[in-house]
Formats: sequence, structure tokens, C-alpha cells
Amino acid sequence: MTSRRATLSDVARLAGVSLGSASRALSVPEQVKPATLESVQRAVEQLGYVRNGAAQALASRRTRMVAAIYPTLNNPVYADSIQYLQQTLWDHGYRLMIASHEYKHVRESEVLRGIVERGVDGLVLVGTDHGDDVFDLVRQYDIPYVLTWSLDETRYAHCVGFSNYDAAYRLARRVIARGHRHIALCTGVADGNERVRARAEGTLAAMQEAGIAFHPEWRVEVPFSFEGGREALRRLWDARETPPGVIICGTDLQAVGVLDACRSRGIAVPHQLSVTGFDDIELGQLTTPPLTTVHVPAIDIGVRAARHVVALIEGKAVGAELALEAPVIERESLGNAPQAR
Amino acid sequence: MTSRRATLSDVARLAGVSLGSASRALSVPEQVKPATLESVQRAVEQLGYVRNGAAQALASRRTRMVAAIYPTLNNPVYADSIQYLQQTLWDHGYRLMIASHEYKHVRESEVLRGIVERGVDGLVLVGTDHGDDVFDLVRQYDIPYVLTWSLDETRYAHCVGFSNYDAAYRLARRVIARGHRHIALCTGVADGNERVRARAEGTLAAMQEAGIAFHPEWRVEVPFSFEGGREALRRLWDARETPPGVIICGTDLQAVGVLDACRSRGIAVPHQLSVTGFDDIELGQLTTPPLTTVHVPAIDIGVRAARHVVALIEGKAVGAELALEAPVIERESLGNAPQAR
DNA sequence: CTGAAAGCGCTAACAT
DNA sequence: ATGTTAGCGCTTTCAG
Repeated sequence: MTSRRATLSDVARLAGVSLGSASRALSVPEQVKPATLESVQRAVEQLGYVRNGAAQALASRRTRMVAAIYPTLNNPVYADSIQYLQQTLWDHGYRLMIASHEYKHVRESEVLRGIVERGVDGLVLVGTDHGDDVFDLVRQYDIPYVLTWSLDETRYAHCVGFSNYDAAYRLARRVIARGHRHIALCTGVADGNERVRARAEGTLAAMQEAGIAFHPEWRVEVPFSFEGGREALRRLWDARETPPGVIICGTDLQAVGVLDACRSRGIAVPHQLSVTGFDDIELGQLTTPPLTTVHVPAIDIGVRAARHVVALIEGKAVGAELALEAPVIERESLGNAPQAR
Repeated sequence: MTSRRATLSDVARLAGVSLGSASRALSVPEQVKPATLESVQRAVEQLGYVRNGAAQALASRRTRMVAAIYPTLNNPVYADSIQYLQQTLWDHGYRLMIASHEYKHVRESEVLRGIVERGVDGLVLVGTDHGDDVFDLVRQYDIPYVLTWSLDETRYAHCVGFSNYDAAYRLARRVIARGHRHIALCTGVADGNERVRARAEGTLAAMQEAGIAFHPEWRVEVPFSFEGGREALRRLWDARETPPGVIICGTDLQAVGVLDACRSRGIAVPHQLSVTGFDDIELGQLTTPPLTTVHVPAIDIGVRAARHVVALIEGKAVGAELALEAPVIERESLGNAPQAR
């Protein structure tokens, strides 16, 4: 009963036109006579015709698909970005193929290989730090790509992002202005992740500028999750005779974990300990106390990256770099430094 | 310099075998002589050959892609599910094409049409309530699909989900057992969303069973977001002379919004007002107080739905329905009913 | 086990 | 503006 899926030539025959005209009626309707267009449309409707994407892709060498590889899909800051990336791509006639690499370097190139094999017209990646094999592959197959979340110092690539270094620097200045000198850092795996590195460097730069010494043991590397944040607090607070006055976290997820751990062990934030994050996920407004953080324009990155990659695919001129704002958002989790101990 | 992308016949020529053998060496290696296999592999490597997915799809009529349409991609409970759906599909050799409909009925069929056009081997949808055009299209094109999050009473379709009705009923019983009789409902748009309907019905059934009257004005319909929850509290609390003793929310996002609004206006939870959610997003454990909710097995749904749709695609036998558990998780946001007023 | 050859359904010259 | 036709790169009979 599932009669063979109708093809374009079925449509052409029914409409009484040639295959070529039928094809044109669907893809460049302004190039056919209204009468032709109409009869084709009628035939399409009558047959319930749906284009065969594989055939179209094979013949035209364009798949109308864009792939995006994110570290994870369920970090809220990425989820927001993906949501808008997808919508914007769709509005431009592109579908989104999505994948994640779980912060694993090798996984990213495997995943990319699978994607290239399937065929995509463009690619969106998070960050600028990728394996050589990643860049080799996209260059070999000449796939337009845009890097997001960071700006690329080398200016080789198209980027839609912001300066993580600068944002972290500005945040640290605000922290220091509150009198803090006992500053701890909660970061994550830095390998293959220039955002982590840039944020830490920006923080350290502000400290150095203020003449504040940094003790390496006041830097912990934990997963980018609530649990990671809890672990960070355990390691930074419990095991020290001089506790830090503030913990600067690389991501909001970690910062919220730190806040949660503070609550469960009765540490008063910000009186005993200040906490800052980075990302500005919505949840950071709902914690007790609300979280001081850096606003990462995740939604904007999604929208702009989509437009940018589409422009590249369609050969439109675009600047190589789109630098967005990432303002510091000061809320109650950052307070004045506890009195000198 | 970007020399033409190598094709299979380039590989075959270099390996000194026929096109057919080269193809077989890649897709059914056990059907070729080891020597043949090896020389093909060498040629592949030497040329940096990558399969052309469009050609493969056209010839084999399989795209090795699965599409999923979710209401939104950034609700944490969906984001978790997507993350695991994607990973599991990938492990089975399928890519994920993702889209969202923003709870808009018509959008879902548009989106599906675009997906079918691009070609996918299988489909994952959230919920059982979809437009006729949705079902028509997947049946016409004979695309295996699995419905998630709910169980389908009609048993027509393949489902991976749980009984929303039953879970809501069990939760409501727990609420009632705490002495609550002034019960308000915070729901969302029910059109095209059987989850919302089932949850509300399950709640009302428990109330009715306990002989508790329900006042229609104690049911508000707000967006599935923090802000929706805040709005619900405004409408249910401020405008009433007899405030409710508990607000049962259809989703955790709303419940967290309610909690936030309670905090900002000094309503003590659970002493003055109890609040419950539904989803068990991780953040529900971090609120003050932690949220009573229903655990929705989002991750499991992702994994199982992926396996299920792959099984359907590959013609393996599978039961039509996979019913998962959705236990009530009682935390401090649910307390005893305030003393009779 | 391998080679030859016929498409898969569409696009994009090219010619009219 | 429309018809004709040659592929796009691969899979899959079918012989051998």
C-alpha cells in the first residue's frame, strides 16, 4: 500500500512539463512562467511529493545542513545557545545536526569525521582550540566554519565570541575592589579549552596588577558541574588553615555548586566567603544569595553564529570576527572581604 | 590546491580493485578477501578518502540520520534527554538532526516536513499528541518513529515513557496526606500536550477521591519557565482572600519560579505555602527549600528512545511500549498544611 | 569472492 | 522560459 514515494519526474509528468521545469519550479520559482509554476504546485500537492534530500545533495553538492559540535548539550549556557542556533538556521533554510564531545579532544575529531562523511555545508564549533586534525579536515573538505565563544587571536578563522580574558580581568578587578586578597580559583580541565585558560589568566593578571600573590594550591581543577563546585569548596575550605575570602569560579555551574556546599555547611555567603561565577545562566539569579558573574551572550552567539555560517556558505561578505560584549553582573554573592584574619 | 575530493573509484583504482569491491570493503569487510580489504584500506588512507554521505544515502536509501523534535532544547529536562539521545545514537552509528517547535502545533508539522525532505531513517518525538498531518507524513513515508515522555493509550505507536497521570496522582496523594485541602494548580498550555493534561487529571483524580473540592479559579495556566512560575504565584496568592496551602506545578521550572517569588515576598515555604514540581531537574535539589517533585527519567528516555528507534530502523523486534518509572521525590518544599484558617 | 553495469532522484549545463 | 541530457558518487544486483 505504501506506493513508491513520488519523484520529481512523476510530478513533471502529471504537470505536463519537463523534469527540468519541475525542478526549477521548486527551487527558482521566479524563473518559470506562472502557469507552469501553478501546474507543478498542483501536481506536488496531488502526489504529496516531498523532495529527496539525498538526491538533491548529490546533484547540487549542498546538503542544506549545518553541524554544531558543543562540549555538552545540557549545560544551560550551551543549551540556550543551541536553541537559538537551531531556530536561526532553520529560518534560513538549514537544518542542524548536533553533536557533543564531552570535553574530550579525540572525541571531537571522531565526531567531526562522522559529520563530514554525512555531509554538511557548514560547521559551528565552540572555542578556538581544536586539534590539528580538526582544522585539517575542515580545510581539506573546504567546509565553512565559525568558531564561537572566544575570539581568535590568530585571525585565521571566523569567530563569534568575546574576550574571555578581558571579562575575567574585569570581574577580578571588581573582586579586588571589594578588598579581597585571599583569592581562590575554581577552574576545569584547560587542555583543549582556551576559555578556561583565558579566564584564569585574566584573573591572575588583575591580581598581579594589584600586587596580590597567588598560591598555586589555591587553584583547583574540577568538573564543570554542580558537583564539581561542591568538590572545589571541600578542597579549598576544609583543608586550609587560612580559608580564602572569595572563590572565583570558571563557570556558573561550579559557582552554584560552591554556594550549595556553603549552605550545607553553614558558611555565610558573602560574609564569610564571596563566590563568583561566569556564564550568567538564569539560575544564577535564583540562588541564595544571587550570583555575581559575567554575562555570556549565549543566545546572541547562537543567532549570530547561525547567520555568520550561512553567510559564509552562501558566499556573502562578512567580517572575520564578531566581538560581543560580556559585562560583569554584580549580585550579592560578592561582598566585601572578611576582616583581616 | 584543494584537489577534487577523492571518490570511491579513485580508491578502487589505486587499490587495483573494482568499484564494487571497494564499496564492499568499506561496508561489509567480512565479504572480501583480507588482501583486498587491506589494499583498499591503504588506498583510503593514502587519499584521505571520506565517504560521500549523499551518494550513499541516494543509492542505499538510508541516511543513517535520526531526527528529534523537542518542544524546546533549553529546558534542562529536555537538554539532558537530548544529550543522551545524541550520544547513544552516535554509538550506534547514527547522527542526530535536532529541531524544536516551541509548543506550537503548526510549527511541528512544518519542521517535520523539512526533516522528511532532508531524509532521516527514524524519528523521535516528545509526547503522543500530534497533529494528523504529523502522523500522515511519517506513515506516508514509512519512517519509524518513537514517541517519548508519555505512554500511548491507543497502543498504535512505539513509546518510551511513563504514565504522567499516575505519577501526578501519586504526588497528589502525598500532598493530601500532609493534610492539604486548599490546593492550587499551576499548569501550562494543554493544547497538543497530553502531558499537561494527564498531570492535571491525575492531580484532580486524587483530590476527588479524597473528597476535596477544586475551584477552577485555583488553576492558572502560565509558560513553562521560571517567569511563568512567578506569574503563577502572583495570580494565586496576591489576588485571593483565602490563599492556597500548596501549589502543585506541572513542571520544575515553574515550581522554582514559584519558590523564587515566595522568597522575594517573604512567604515561608513550606510553613505558609507548600510547592511541588515535576521533572526532577538537578536544580530542584539546590533551591531553598529543596523541591518535592516527580522524577522524570529524562536520561533513560534519551538512551532507550535511541536504542528503540535504531531497533525499529534495523528491523529488530521490539515491544511497542517501554514503561519507565517516575517516582515521587519528597523534599522540604512540601510540608504539612498550614493550620486551618 | 570479484567485476560490470544499472540505477538511486535530482541539478545544472546546454541547446532551443 | 523550457526541454534534454549528462552526470553527482555510491550500492547492489547479476554473472562469472
